[in-house]
This record gives sequence, C-alpha cells and structure tokens, in this order.
Amino acid sequence: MTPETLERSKTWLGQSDLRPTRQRLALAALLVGDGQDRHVTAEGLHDAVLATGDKVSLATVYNTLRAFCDAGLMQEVTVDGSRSYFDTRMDDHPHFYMEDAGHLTDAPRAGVDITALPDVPEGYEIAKVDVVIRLRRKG
Amino acid sequence: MTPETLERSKTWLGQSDLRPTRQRLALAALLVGDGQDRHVTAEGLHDAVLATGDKVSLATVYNTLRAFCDAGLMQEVTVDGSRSYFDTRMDDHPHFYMEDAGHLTDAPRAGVDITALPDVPEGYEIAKVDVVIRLRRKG
DNA sequence: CTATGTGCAAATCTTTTGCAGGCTA
DNA sequence: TAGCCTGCAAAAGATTTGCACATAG
Repeated sequence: MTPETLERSKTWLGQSDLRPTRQRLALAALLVGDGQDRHVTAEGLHDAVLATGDKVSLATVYNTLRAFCDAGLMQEVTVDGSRSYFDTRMDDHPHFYMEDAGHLTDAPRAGVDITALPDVPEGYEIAKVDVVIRLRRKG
Repeated sequence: MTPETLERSKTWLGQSDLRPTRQRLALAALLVGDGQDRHVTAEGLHDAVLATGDKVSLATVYNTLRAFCDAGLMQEVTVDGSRSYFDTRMDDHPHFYMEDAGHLTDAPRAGVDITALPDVPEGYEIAKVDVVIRLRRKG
C-alpha cells in the first residue's frame, strides 16, 4: 500500500467515528485508495482483500460494509435480488448494470431526467430515486 | 371465484404454453382475476392463496411465479435485496416503493424522462431501465 | 400414456448474529 | 482500562432442487 493510499484511506475513515482498525484500513484502501469510486459486493471485496495478502473474515467484510453505510461513507445499491452491491459514491446517480457479468458501474447523469413527480402517495415524500440501466451484450 | 375471474385467469394463462393446473389458476385468479395489475412477493401471494381456502405449497408459488416470468406473463422487479417482487404489468414503467411498509406500486410514467443515453459501454445495449422511487413517510 | 407439474423436505446461498478473545483510544 | 472490533461457527431467511406421486392433454 502506497503512503498516498494509506493517507486517503485514513482520511476517508476519519470522516466517521469508526476506529481505523487494520481490517477497516485494508478494506478502505481497496475502496477509496486510488481516489476512484468503486462498486463492490461483499464476496468480491473479500476476494480482493485476500488477494493482497491481508486476512479479513467474510463476516467482518459484511459487517464493515454495513458499518460504512451506516456511517454515511458508502451506499447500498439494489440491482440484483441475489446479492448486495455497495457504492463509494454518495450522490444520487444512475447506474449501468451488466447482467451477464454481474458488473455495476456509474452512468452519466445526463440523459436521465427525473422531473417533478406528481401523484406521490398521500403521506409520503421521495427519499431517493434509483435508476438502473440494465445492459445486455449486443449481438 | 366468479366466472369472470376464471375466464380472465384462463385467458391470461392461455397466452403461454403453461398448463392450466388447479394451482396455477388459483394463483392467476389472485394476480389478474380482476383485471388490475398486481405487485406481489412469493410469501404474500402464498398467504393470499391460503386465505381463499385453496392449498398451494410455498415452493410451488415460487416455482410458479418463476414460470410465469419465464413465460413472459409477469416480470420480476428488484427493489429490495432481501426479497423479490413480481409485477403483472409487462411494460417498462417506474415504481413507487414504500420502504417502511415494503409495499410496491406503479408510478405514473409522466415525470420520468429517460432520454437517449450516451456512453453505453462498448458492446452493450440497453435491455431495460428500472426506475424505483423510494418513499419515506412524511413528517 | 407421457410429459409436466406439484409437494415436501432438504439443500443452497447470502447475510446476520452470539460469543469469546483482541485491540484502539 | 473500557468499549469497540474481529473471527468463527452457527443461525436466519429467501429461494431452489431432488424425487416420488399426481394430473393435463
């Protein structure tokens, strides 16, 4: 891990009141270590961390992702009923989902317009608008 | 079950090559028997069918919903990682999801504009655009 | 009659939890 | 030191599957 990556991970974690433990720093490094946004599954992140040589249990990966979300560092994205995806980008934005590969990426905001929504059921207000653009391999 | 409901259920099932068994007709009656669109979970539909006095196993409800989807009679909607919702309306339309109640309904199409989407990843094309408007209780 | 469909229980898969021991502030 | 964390294994919940029996065409 480069000092830059470590720095970024600590800064990121520092935005919350979660303790910077070895496991959390290892996961944070994979999530935000290069300053790029990531979309991961628990399983995928676990594989990734093991590949670096660090050892973190799968249960801890699940608990940590959940903790990161609760702390407002990440958000969960629901695109596939069979597993959860977690996104380090916190603003409301559309996603591309490649169903064949099970791969999730950010989509440009341009092109998706959610204008004022009428007819919101009585007593409710909009919490969030999720847009998932499902892609299939062309041909 | 009214003759009208039975008729609608048979017609609906008839659009596929699935055999009109007792169980399928019972479920179809609950899904399209009154000509309205429905959003159900397997568990919820199972409860509903038991409430009518018919007896259908939960596994069969799951298998049947899956079969209806495969046959193009319904579609699965992914809004909550922990369970699947099934929608009898087949066109591409946005949904309201009341997170507190776990309740899913159709949203008016007006207000949501998906204009031409640029930057679709190389080799892919759009299969479907899912829009889920998550609602929270106001106040 | 033959291919499908059904029910049950068991298997699967993802995610959560209980608890004993470890580590951060 | 006190409280938060972690790991493991077991639990939990949703969904699928194997298999023997039932049924539609």
